[in-house]
Amino acid sequence: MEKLIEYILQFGNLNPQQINFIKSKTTEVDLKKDDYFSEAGKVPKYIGFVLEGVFRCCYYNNKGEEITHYFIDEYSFVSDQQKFEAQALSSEYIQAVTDCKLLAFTKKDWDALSNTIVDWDRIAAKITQKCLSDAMDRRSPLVSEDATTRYLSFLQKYPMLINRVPLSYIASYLGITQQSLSRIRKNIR
Amino acid sequence: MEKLIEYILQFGNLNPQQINFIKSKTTEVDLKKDDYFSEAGKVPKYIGFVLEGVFRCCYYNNKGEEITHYFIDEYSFVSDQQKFEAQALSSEYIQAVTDCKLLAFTKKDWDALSNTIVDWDRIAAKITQKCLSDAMDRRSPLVSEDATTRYLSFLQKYPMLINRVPLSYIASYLGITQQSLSRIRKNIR
DNA sequence: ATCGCTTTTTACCAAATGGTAAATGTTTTC
DNA sequence: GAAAACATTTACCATTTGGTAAAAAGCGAT
Repeated sequence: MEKLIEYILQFGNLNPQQINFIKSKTTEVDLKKDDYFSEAGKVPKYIGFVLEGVFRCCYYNNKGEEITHYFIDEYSFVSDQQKFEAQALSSEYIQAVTDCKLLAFTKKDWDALSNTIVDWDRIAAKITQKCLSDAMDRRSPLVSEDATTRYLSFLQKYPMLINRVPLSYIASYLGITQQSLSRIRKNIR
Repeated sequence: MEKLIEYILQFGNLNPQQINFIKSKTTEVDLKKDDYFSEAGKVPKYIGFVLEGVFRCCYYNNKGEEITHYFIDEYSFVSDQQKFEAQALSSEYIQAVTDCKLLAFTKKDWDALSNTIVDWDRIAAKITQKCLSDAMDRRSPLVSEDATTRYLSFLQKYPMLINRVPLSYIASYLGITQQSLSRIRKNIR
């Protein structure tokens, strides 16, 4: 719980009362490996803060291939924020890659924060901003590098993920086939 | 000027007085083709709203290659927002690809908006959020598609840009060489 | 129109990646 | 512990892309 508060306090000051109010609105959610946190074609129920585990966000491209477009692990928010805010149908899946534990907010509770904490909308926008900006920083370099460079920078940026995530997801994230990734791993040694 | 106001009003309501205040803080900036709006290693002077022209944002990767990582055209904000906000050194270049006209805000004027318009911080955060989210939507699909598909979806998403931007920039944006892009164009016809 | 400069296309070959299929390794289940 | 299911590696060849170099096309200034 303290990790969540710490995360939020990056973006603005809150008094103890406000902090308690936030705490009171959280729902603890546990998910088993492979469970969906949110699904394409459905309205996202929650925005969640990851206490334990790894999620991946993926969608199906026009060739029907499943593309992992980012991973989220401990102490970050996970959600299709735009669709959660608007309570609109999501176009992606967010799936637990390992067993996961989250502190989650329903839309109702999230709105309660907005209505109760004066500065909350700004803070919430900042949170979304950080999530997007992190995602962009990770994703963007993948476009212009060759596969080996992508894999190496993946290793640097997510040293812990390599042992927690199936290689096929990583290959998909890097935009290469699993066979290519396997070959690259062999050549690096 | 009305385009700017229209853009801002997407994110919150403002009274005529507040709108006039915003207008009073704008600086009109004209840039010639190839001029820099902001540079790596320098603190961004402005955040700008593009009235006319096309910008590209680029950086140099570790191989010394110049990578265009996004384009911005009319009626969007352009700036290295994170670095502008923090008045920190930017790590990228923002360059006019054509002659450009902007409505710009200095940090001082931008802060004045924050201090004068109660809801401004939230609105500003929403603007940044939109810029990032648009950039992500454009950039992300590039990772997992082959070069031809990337080019075709570029054409769909930016039909106007193809005639305003040198092909070498587009190739760099798509993560391929100029020769590959040329070959792809030939095969499509 | 011509020259000089930049942009785009072409050609060639080398290298990287994809697709199919099978073999090996690992984990789960009973 | 064996069988089944799943994950990863390997091998093969076809296809795509990169790198180098040169030709063609486009553009601006005189």
